[in-house]
Amino acid sequence: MTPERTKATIFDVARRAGVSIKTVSRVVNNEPNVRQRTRDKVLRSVRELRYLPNAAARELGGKRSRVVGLIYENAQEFSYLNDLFNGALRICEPAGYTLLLRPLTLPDPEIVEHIRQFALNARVEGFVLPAPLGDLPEVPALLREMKIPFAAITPREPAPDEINILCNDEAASFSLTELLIDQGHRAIGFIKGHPDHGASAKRFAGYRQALKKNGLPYSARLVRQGYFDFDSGQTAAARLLDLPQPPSAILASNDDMAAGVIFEARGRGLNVPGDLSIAGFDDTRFSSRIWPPLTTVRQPIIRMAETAAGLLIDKLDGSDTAKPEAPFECEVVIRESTASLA
Amino acid sequence: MTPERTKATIFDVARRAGVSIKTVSRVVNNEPNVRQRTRDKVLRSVRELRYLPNAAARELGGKRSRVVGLIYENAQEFSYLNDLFNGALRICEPAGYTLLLRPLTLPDPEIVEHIRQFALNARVEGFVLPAPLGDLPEVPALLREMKIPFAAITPREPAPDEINILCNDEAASFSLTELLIDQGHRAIGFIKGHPDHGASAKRFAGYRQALKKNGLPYSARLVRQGYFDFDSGQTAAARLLDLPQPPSAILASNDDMAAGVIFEARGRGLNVPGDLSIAGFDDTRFSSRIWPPLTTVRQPIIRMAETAAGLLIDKLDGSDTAKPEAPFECEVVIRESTASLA
DNA sequence: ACTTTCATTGACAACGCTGTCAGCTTGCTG
DNA sequence: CAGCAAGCTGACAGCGTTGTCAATGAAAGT
Repeated sequence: MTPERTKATIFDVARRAGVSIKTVSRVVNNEPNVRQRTRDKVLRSVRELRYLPNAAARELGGKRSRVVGLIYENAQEFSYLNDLFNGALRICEPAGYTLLLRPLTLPDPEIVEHIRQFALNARVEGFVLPAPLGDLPEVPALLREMKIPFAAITPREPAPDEINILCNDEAASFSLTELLIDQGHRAIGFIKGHPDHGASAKRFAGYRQALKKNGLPYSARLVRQGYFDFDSGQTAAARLLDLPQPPSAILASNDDMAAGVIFEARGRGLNVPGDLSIAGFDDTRFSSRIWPPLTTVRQPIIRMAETAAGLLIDKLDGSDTAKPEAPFECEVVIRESTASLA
Repeated sequence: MTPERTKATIFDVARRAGVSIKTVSRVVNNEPNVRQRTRDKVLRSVRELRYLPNAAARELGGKRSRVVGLIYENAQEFSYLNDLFNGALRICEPAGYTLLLRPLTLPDPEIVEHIRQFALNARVEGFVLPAPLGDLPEVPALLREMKIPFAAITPREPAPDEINILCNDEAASFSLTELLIDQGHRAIGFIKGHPDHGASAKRFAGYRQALKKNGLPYSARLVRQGYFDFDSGQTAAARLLDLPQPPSAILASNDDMAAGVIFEARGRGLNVPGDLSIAGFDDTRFSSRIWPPLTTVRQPIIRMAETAAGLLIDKLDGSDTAKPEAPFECEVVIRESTASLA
């Protein structure tokens, strides 16, 4: 096993296997029309020389960069991002694709220009587009204009031929609300998510449906606008708790805001869940580690990201199997922040 | 402003400016020996044509990939990672470098092989090496062997000519301990960090020094081993609180563990900080959002990452200014999880 | 004025792949 | 057994840069 001084090129492999470089190229790229015996010969010398195709030459010759971009909102919950990245990476790496991350800070009036620059500079062939970027109309529009395929992970209405991954937010919200109703709660506060996120509307819709189905009146006073961040959750909770008849349970549209609700409740000396039940969405890293641990909804983000990346790469590789994906199932995780009404 | 159908190449720029492609190359790469007038002419046609050098051709011709790798431990605290990435990116992007992330799951017996593969596949020219990867002896050893420069962010003893960024963990730990002593605490528990992290020893040393300087006895019973994760913090806290004479304050070597301590204290019905003061390290995203908000130490991670990436790129670009960096200053952040002993 | 020197510029060959297209083998058909 | 299609293989021209080295021009020294 002599360590090679200089890296082997396609020529070295070809010489050693006694074939032309073109045949080596065919084998390496899994192209058809190579006899099995020839293929084996080539693969053997590839292994023996530890041949690794030069990506730059590949791109220059073949016009394919094999770069997948993942753009995301910088304020995004980190554990969500981490799952997203790890899921996508798990697919991209073995497939020979490079996964490039690019944070964006919202709101950004020049977002289109920023994405365009990134796509051009990094020669991105396809994008994974998590919420809320997939929810902004201008981002999908830009990518369509640039003819860059993308896989959106967000509850939107995809154009035909576009990849879209989503989970049943609405059903999960419905279940969570019913859980609280079953526990005897009648006045259930709701903190909406950021209006620019598609999930916000879905989660709110699930809440309303559950009330309706269980014959509970909907009261706008019990609903506050939040923005998915801790502070807005805390503020909304303060308003709800200041009500003459405050709710006995609060459902926040994500865990960051739910943490804000807990914070506010504690600050007022309220006992959670004794005096106030609290539930959130997302099951972030800290949801089980704050006190009390949070009842919430877990999305299979890793699998969603894997699916998104997989379908995207299929498209880039031309193996077009454009079957629409069914929504992923969310899971309600019941912890100590919710309890039956005494 | 006509949108170009095909992207402009160096030939187009050269033709328009009336010079050779080599001259364009010189200007674009900021090489010397180009007359100012010529330079201006070229730059103008670069702008007019929106010329963007083709990275693949550049790499193929020039042997430089301009890729910086950032490898990290996957279990790492996300806000730390996020700061790291954003800091490094803020330097790499304007400098024309691509920043590539690669998570590693520790412990990993094949870590060396994984890093080698990544470096080869992605043609990484230099690495940013945050803790704890920089603390493992085999990782710097591998990069030296592969002759890939790196900038470590960790409290280690760097070889001459190597870049190393650190902050004064020891002094910060000293201050934090003194804070508790000043508040009247005499029995101060300490939860050590993961033994493979260089910072762990530093933080412990600061604790001991503060005790010594203030004439307090050191008691091994008050010190427990932790591993930087929530669970080990909780377990260690349980042990400390089971002591016949439990501490009135616990200092955890990071915030994840401190959160575990709070969790355990709450589970026992203890009042924080009334019955037990708790402090941590790192000031993660959630440190100010749990109840009570955590007294902790904030590292200027973004600036550390910027510095690391900057020095690394200087080295890669050959502008060698190998001045050793002074340690960065940490900042003690006092919140409600610590209070004077009643 | 005549070298000498150095700054400036350009011509052209790499770099290591993929795409195109032509040529050679097969195997099959009639 | 010719004739033809399909399967297989190779020669060679790009792809868009940078590196090398030679040519040119301008400034300085004698």
